[in-house]
Parts: sequence; structure tokens; C-alpha cells
Amino acid sequence: MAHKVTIKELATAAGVSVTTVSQILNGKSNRFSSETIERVHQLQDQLNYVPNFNARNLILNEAKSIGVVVPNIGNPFFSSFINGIQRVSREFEYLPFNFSGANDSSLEEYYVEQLIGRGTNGLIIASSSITKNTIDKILKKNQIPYLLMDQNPLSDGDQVRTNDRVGGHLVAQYLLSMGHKKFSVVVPNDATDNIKLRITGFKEELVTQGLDPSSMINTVYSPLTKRGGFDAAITVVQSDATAVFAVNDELAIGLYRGLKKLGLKIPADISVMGYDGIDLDTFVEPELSTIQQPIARMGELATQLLINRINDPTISQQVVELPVRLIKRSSVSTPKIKN
Amino acid sequence: MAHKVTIKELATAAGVSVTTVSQILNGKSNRFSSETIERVHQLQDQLNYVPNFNARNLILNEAKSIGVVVPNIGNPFFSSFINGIQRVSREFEYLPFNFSGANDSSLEEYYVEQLIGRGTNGLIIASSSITKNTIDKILKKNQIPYLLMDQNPLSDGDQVRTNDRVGGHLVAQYLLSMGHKKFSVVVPNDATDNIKLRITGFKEELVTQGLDPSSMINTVYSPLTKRGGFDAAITVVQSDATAVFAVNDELAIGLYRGLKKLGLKIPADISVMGYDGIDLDTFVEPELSTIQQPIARMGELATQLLINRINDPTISQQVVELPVRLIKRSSVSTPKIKN
DNA sequence: AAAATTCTTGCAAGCGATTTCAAGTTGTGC
DNA sequence: GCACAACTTGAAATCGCTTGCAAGAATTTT
Repeated sequence: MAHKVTIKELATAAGVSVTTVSQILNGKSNRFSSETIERVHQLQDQLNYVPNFNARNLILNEAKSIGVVVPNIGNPFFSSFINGIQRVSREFEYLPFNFSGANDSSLEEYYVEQLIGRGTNGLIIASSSITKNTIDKILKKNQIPYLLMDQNPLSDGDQVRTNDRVGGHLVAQYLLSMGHKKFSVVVPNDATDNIKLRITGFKEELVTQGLDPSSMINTVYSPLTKRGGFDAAITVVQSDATAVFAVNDELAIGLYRGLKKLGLKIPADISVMGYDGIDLDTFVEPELSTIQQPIARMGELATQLLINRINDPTISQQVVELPVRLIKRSSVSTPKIKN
Repeated sequence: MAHKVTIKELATAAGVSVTTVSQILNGKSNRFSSETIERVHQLQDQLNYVPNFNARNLILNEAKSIGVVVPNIGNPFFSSFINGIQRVSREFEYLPFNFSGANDSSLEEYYVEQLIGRGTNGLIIASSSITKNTIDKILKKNQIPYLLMDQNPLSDGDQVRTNDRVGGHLVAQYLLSMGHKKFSVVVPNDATDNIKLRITGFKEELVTQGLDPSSMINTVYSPLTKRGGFDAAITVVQSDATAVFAVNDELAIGLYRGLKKLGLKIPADISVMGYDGIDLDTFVEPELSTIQQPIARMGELATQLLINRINDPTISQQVVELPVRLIKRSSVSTPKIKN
């Protein structure tokens, strides 16, 4: 290992005490003669002194870092989320450590534990494959500030959310307004609370309009991946649905491919609605109609709230709900007249 | 801040010394009576003792972590890369800290410095927006083990690479074999060495086949993003190219959209070749022909090599070159006969 | 010119863990 | 009953840095 210069060596070299060096390097230098200050800074450059972060944090009792665990950074939704987190973290001089669960719950648990063990100040977890309860337990037990995404609106703890229920309403309204009456809904088996709410909202809207959801919806279970969407296509086609609601865009984009492979034209033969609003939506054909979530903003807010809590764990529950927006593009049209 | 239980408190509670607790908790417990061991473990659970990582690392002089900076996690190429890194890191009990440069060089520099300051053991940098020289300087100056991706094959330092030149050859061979004679090449202005090599390889192959690159290639400069590809379409169309070589898949997928918007059919009107081999390729239409890089494997190897070097900085340069593979799908056909 | 300020600077006590070295206990063999 | 080995356990130094407190030097006040 390359030897690291310590503050003591720097002090000796500069002919002053470590106290002096420490003070100067930490900007409390107004109490020193400008020559000393100058000399110390010069020596620092020369000797290449970098403070030992562990020692520093040990005393200061802070790491100035937050941990972030998302289910899958391969999903652009989460990479945008991370971008938002990075932005605000930097602003507050926190360093965010990002991890992708890769759809493996043990891995997520592993990262959470590692992060805690390493003294992270707080955690943002947008997990899916691990049960909230497990994580909740670990985090509470360790008394570490955290913010869980995608949680049930009724749960305690700080929250950044969008109104998934309203999102569901919007989808149903739109699809109904286009004349659809038979739907396929593609959703994972182990859906998180927020995703379940999208479905709930969807059904609610049907009821609101005096319709009977049970006779109109065919549910297809499939994982939240492109592959999952692709595989779901065959089942979707076998139903009499004229429109599909895929609960996220990844799924929808996979579904696209599956449907096309089966010879269907979108939206002529079947309409498709996604959910999330990722960049990719406008690069597929036809451009995907979706519900847009302000995802980067969510990352920013999540960070903001978490840091608030780190600074003062006693504040009361923080909940921010961001609006969602229906984006009509070309993947939805009026239903085909069945012969 | 929630009070954290220290080893001393645990020791007092257990009625033993901190030495004992430390030894037991670190598995050097064979020297203690099973009652003591039992008691300590029990108390640990009960009091919820988590060792202070800073204190621990201070004395052990290690952080067991590596820093990772990629230009943009939004690109699936890099998320796969990170997945590979995560896999191997875990195996060696290192924790990888991942950052996305978000195409902002100052941001990348910031992360590199933060990471170093925090005592990361080594860095993997797959950067583009910051000059290699700058990073190189920072890293060398700090004598920290690192591995730069996408660097010139001639440079020193450990390397994990694919043969981009061969990749270029393959693209040219394929396109020529399909009968194309006029090409558009879409490439960023500030291309990294490896990307430049793809172009070099492409031209080389033309020469090898006795052709004159200068009269056959129309170069379009555009950033390595979907948006960049989209914007490049208009220029591409204005040339007489029958085939386009986009130097990465993101670009190609953006290009798809642009070309289609301009009314062209792929590959009937124009053929498109990508480069990277991301998942998304098979979900766009037509499926994208590309050069596949073993990206996850590259992440794994990069980590492996970096850890080798961390363990022994004196070993000689490590270079691993992984093979690339031409994947023919449906985005390339014979050129349209111009009227 | 002595006293009071103001500047500069350093001593030494930790932060929470690991680890070396040694000490106290108990058990064994003769 | 005693020396010695085998078990258990703890005291104290140390990692590199921050910081409260105090002291010596320089400057100003009276």
C-alpha cells in the first residue's frame, strides 16, 4: 500500500503543531498568520496530504453520506431517480451511495446492512423484491433515518409519493373516453403498494362511471421488466381486450415487442397504456401514452426530506405528494371493430 | 441523533472488557468460554450494537470499498457494467460506490475527489466528459489504484477492453457484404479513444478491401444519446448513404426515431448498425443489428483487476481484452436501388 | 512602563475500535 | 503440594484527526 501522508507529518514539515494544520485546513484559519497559512497550504499540495476520512468522521461522528437502494438501475425510471438524488445530495454536501438490487432480495438486504454498518447517515430505499417489513425492521432497529419509496400512503415514516390512485383514474378515464370496454391489465404478482393502487384507481374509475370492473378486466401477471411484458403478450392477445394497461413503461415496451411479434398493430389492433413517463417512451413506435411521474423531482425531494430528518430526527412525519399527468401519444386509439 | 451503542457500553453490560467483546465479535472467539461468548452475542442483539465503521477502519486502515464513476447510468450499457461490478465486489467483500457523471465533467471530477477523500481503496472510471488526463493526474497524484475504461490501448495502467478496431472491421465487413457503398457514420465530437477506434477499424476495413474511405463516408457529429441520434437523422438523410453506423446503440435507437419521423423505413430505405449490444436492441423495431460487447463481464473483470492491484500495487500492468461479436438482426438489408 | 488586549500557536484529551502482551485462574502430572 | 501448561481475560497503546483550554508573544492602552 502506498503510504499516506498524515497530518502529523505535514505539521512537522511545516514546523507547526497538528492543531495548527487542522485548524488551517478546516478553514478556521483566521486566527493564524498568513505566512503560516500559506506555508501549510503549500506543504499540503507538495506532500499531497489528504485527510483521513475515517479519523475525521470518527470524531465528527458523521459520514455525510446517504445510501440508496433501487430495485434495478437498468430501468431508466430509477436512473432518473438517482440523478435527482445526486443533485440534491451534492448541494448539501452529502455523498449518495447507489446500489441496484438487481431484483434479488438478499442482495438488497445485504446492501442495506452494509450501508448501515458503514455508518451511513440515512437511507433511501426504493425496493421491491424485499418485503417492506423486513427492511423496516432492520432500519428501525438501527434507528437510522430512512425514506421508503413506493410505500402505502397510510404507513408512517417520511414519504415522497405521487397519487397512484389518481394515475389509475386517469388511465381508465382516457381509455374509456376512447371507447374501450375490455381491458387487459399487466401487473407483477408481488406488486408493491403503489402499483396496486394504480390498479385500484383504474377499477375505481370504472365503478365511478357505473361500470362493472370484474367483467371488463382480464389481469395478466408478469414481472416488471421488458422481458415480462414480452411474455405477457400472448396471454393478453388471448383475451378479448382492446386496450392494455401495463403498470409501468418497461413492461409496456416489452409488451410492444410481444404484440408486434404476434402480428398485432398498435394501436390499430390493440391500444397500450404505460405508466412512469421515461425518456424511452418517445423513442418507441408508436410513442407510448403514459402517466408521467416527476421522477427526478421525486429523487430530489426524497433526498431533501431525508436530510431534514438526519438533521433533526424528532421532526414530525413529512409527506409530499407530487402530481401525475396523463400524456396522450400514439399508442392508444379507438378500439377496432371486432368482426 | 440517535445514540449509538459503543463497544464499551456493551462490554460493561456484559461485565467483560472491550478486548473481550472485540475478539468475540470478530470471530477470534475460540479463546473464550462459551458462556462469555454467548452472553456477548446476546447482549449485542439486545443492545443493538453495531460497530463503528470509522473507528474500525481507522485502525485497520482499510475501507474495503471501491468507487465507480460512469458517464451516465441512464444508458443500459453502464447499468449492466455496474451489475458486473456489484457481483464481483460482493464476492470480495468490497462495497462499490456508484456515481453517474450525468455528462457533466465537473460533476465527475467532484465525485472522484470525494471518493478519494473518503478513503476509497480504488476507483473504476468509465468517464467520457472529463479528459482522461485530468483524472489520470488526480489519481496518480493520490497514488490510488484505479482502472480507466475506454482508454487508448497503448496507455499504461490496468485495462479491460474489447477490440474496438475489430468491431469496426466487423461492421464494415457486414455492411459491405450486404452491398452498401455509401455510409453515414454518427459519432460524438469528443469521442473517447475506444470509440474513435471503431471508426478507425471501419475505415481500415474499407481500405483492406481496396476501397477509398474518404469518398464513401459521410460523418455526422452528435452526442452519444438517444436525443443525439434523433437529431442526427436529418443530416444522415441529406447524404446519399444507404447505411448508417451509429457508434453506440443509444445513438442508433434515437436515430431510428428520427429516420422514421422523416418517413424512412428501416432497413428498406436505410440500414442501421449500432454498437454495444444492450437489451433494448431486441425491443425496438426492427431489432437492431449491432456489435455486442460482453459488458457485464467487463464490469466483473474490471473489479477483479482493480482488487488485484489494491492487494498488491506493485504487480505489473494487467490487460484483458474481451472479444466482440457481430449480431445480425433486422436493421440491415441490401441497399435500396436509387431511382 | 506596567497592565490589558489581541494574536498565534500548541498541549493533551478524546472519538471507538483493534491488538499486543501479560496476568490471573484453573487444571494436570509427579 | 508444587511447577507448569492450558484457559480466560484485561490493560494500555494506537490509528489520524479535532478541539477546548491555555500559554507565550506582540501590540495597544492607560
